[in-house]
Amino acid sequence: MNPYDHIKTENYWQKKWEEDFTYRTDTHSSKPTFFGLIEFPYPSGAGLHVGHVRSYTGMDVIVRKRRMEGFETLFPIGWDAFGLPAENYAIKTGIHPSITTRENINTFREQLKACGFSFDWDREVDTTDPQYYKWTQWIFLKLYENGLSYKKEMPVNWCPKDKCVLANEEVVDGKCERCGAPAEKRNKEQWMLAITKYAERLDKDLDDTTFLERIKIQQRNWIGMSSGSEIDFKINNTDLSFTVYTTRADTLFGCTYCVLAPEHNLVKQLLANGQIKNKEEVEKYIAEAIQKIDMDRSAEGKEKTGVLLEGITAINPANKKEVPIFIADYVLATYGTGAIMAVPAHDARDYEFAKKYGVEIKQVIKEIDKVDTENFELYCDDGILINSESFDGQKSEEARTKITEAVNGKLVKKSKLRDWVFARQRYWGEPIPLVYDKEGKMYPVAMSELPVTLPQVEKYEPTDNGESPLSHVTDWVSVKGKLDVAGYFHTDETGEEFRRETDTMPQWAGSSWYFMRYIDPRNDTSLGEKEMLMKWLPVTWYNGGMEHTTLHLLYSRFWYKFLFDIGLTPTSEPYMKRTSQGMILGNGGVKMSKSIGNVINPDVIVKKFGADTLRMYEMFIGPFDQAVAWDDKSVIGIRRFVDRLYTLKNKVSESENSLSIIHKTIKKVGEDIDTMAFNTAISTLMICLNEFEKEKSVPLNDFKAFLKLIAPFAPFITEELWKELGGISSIHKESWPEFNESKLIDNNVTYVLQVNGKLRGEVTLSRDTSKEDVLSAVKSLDGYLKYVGELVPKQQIFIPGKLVNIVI
RNA sequence: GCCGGAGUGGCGGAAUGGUAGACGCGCACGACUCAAAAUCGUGUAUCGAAAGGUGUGGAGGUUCGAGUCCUCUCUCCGGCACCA
Repeated sequence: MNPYDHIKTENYWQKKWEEDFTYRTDTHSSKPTFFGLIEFPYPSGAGLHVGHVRSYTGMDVIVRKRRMEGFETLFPIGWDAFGLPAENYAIKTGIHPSITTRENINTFREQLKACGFSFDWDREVDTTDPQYYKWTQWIFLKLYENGLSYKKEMPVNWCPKDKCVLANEEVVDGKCERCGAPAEKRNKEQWMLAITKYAERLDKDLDDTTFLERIKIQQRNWIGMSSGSEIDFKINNTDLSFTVYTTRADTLFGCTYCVLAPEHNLVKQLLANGQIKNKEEVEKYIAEAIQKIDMDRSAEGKEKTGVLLEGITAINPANKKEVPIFIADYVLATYGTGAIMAVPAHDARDYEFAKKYGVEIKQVIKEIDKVDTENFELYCDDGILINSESFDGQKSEEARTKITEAVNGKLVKKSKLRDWVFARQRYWGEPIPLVYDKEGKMYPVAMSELPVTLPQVEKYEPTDNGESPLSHVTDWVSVKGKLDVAGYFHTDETGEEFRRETDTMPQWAGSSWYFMRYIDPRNDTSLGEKEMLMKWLPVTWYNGGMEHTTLHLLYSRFWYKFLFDIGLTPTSEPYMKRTSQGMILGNGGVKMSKSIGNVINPDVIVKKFGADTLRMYEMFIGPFDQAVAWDDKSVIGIRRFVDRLYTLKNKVSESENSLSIIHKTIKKVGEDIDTMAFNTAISTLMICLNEFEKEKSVPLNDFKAFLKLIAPFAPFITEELWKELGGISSIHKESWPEFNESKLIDNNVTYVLQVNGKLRGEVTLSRDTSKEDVLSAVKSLDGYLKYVGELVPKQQIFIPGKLVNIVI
């Protein structure tokens, strides 16, 4: 029998905390604030995953410590509940997604409560609740008003067999996930959000955050800011021209040809003009290029292809020489200007292409201090200009600006980011709050009309023409109303007939601002009371998965910056600090998956060992930010710790003589929690317990401090023991223990003797022993006599309190 | 190809340039037990009988002293990928 009954204890305290509102946040408190955030879960049918537990426990430990340190903490939870699985389930079974979602949420809520997270359950938000998505729609309309949302024809993934639009995640290896038919690209008018307008700020403002460095780097790579030049090239004997983007204007004299993306508008124009002699060949190439899906086009190691535009040439603005123009799909229409100046001598891609098509290769940069230019080598770095007329001898870096100016180019910044496709042809999402009149002209729905709620439908399948299932619901799509003077739509039975937008928003919408709603979750007149938003934002610390670094994190930073620009938030960055937990892999280090059957269900662990054990185990399993493998056998080690802790109460005495070990433990555990070094925090706690067990008795105050240190990790057992020791209020509302500096220092220290750096003995001496005395003590050690003997040391290294190294 | 991260016992992993392997798992032996489990105790990098060597992916280097710093290199994991 275990001495400690975790089931009884955990059930009791879970209920008790709920009744007492132990973790409720007072947003009006005058205490300093701490807003700890974790990524709210998608309530999938699979239930809570041990990965959730890892992330949430990490933040819970930090929040609990902050709470004990006197902060008013906001640690909320909610549900990111729109999304494909519920919709696909509805297609299969006809059960409304709201029903499945509600059931799943209930399961998740129970599981999370059983884990003992100190969430304020009164602040739950649910992205599918009309009272929530009312404000998602409101933000959308604000974006619309500010010209940041627009409609554009965009290629979408289309399954020709299922006849429906596929989300990117439904396209696996270029095929429809469900039926396996090859996905095609089709053009469709799509709602877009102009995130690219914020690209530079999204990059630059990372400087003001304390995100983990790897998160910043990954975001920066994704945003892909680069500084370069836009330079115009004239087409010989015409008035036409095109603009190229280059980061290497210093190599302009080495530009021996140009390339336009196959989709480039100028190509269409030239074809229409009849100026291109090999029209058929060019048209064929364009048709093929467009049909290829993204993946083919950018496949690794793929040989470059292209077609020369016969009959026209461009003029290199630097030296006025004629250069050929190609179209080639290695130039992307979506980046830069969709056209490049090719410098085969100094760009690997251009070099490969030029070799294949026999274009001139002209070196214009030489490596600094490298005299021999006889044997040409592809050389891409900065250097000194050659063959560049009056610019010869200049350094690459300076020449970039000077050459750009000389040819009337512009210095510009570009980003790899593309605007955000903000529409799905799906049912289970926030309706986009716009209407169209009979002419197809678009009007925003008035703010006062929000939310535009999802109607009940019969069928969830996307329609044959790729429209959302909402388009079936004619009595919803068709709506009567009037326009106000500002052009906003108001429903009105006596008004004219309008047609609602049937696209819905992507799942990223609700999660782009959810953390703000927690502050004032039931506010019906605004997305949050301004004073409270100003007080509680930005989020102090946000922990989540690395997989959200490039999408969710970027999207929510974008929305937040916009909301800052319209005066709703106090800062332009939503999260002061962002950290990431590593994945939990299955036994043996492979990814947990249903198909392998190695998924660990947290419920099973909670039942068998208790939530305290689960939480501590996940914190102990390895460094928080690294991937770790679950090990069934190791869980028992934590459970033993829990049992031994429970038994330790029998050793408590009234002694006033605080033990040194507790002070060391307080210091180390406190530091480790702050840096998320949870694994070493727990090993420190284990060491402390081992030390306590060696003692005849443990002073009550030491034991109490020990419980407080464990409380963030194991909230149940510590609460139970606290009560058994006579605690009246919750341990989780107690203050964090402090250590006594003087108790950290041991009176005796062990000096190590090294001879030539090798360990040859050790001696324990009083801390205040002088250098001379230490040296003489060391010289009487066997190791000294044996390895040094009568030899005269060349050098004696003395490190106070640590070691003596004798060099002979 | 580019950008990150990581290579340490049988395993997960510890180590401000100063005793490598803390802590935990596992294993071995012992105690308790009729017995087993649980629990408790002791031990546990490796070669060697011992003395003594050798050891943090590999090769060099700096240093009195390197898992830690520097140079080169190999392997694994994650992200991006024709971004001009």
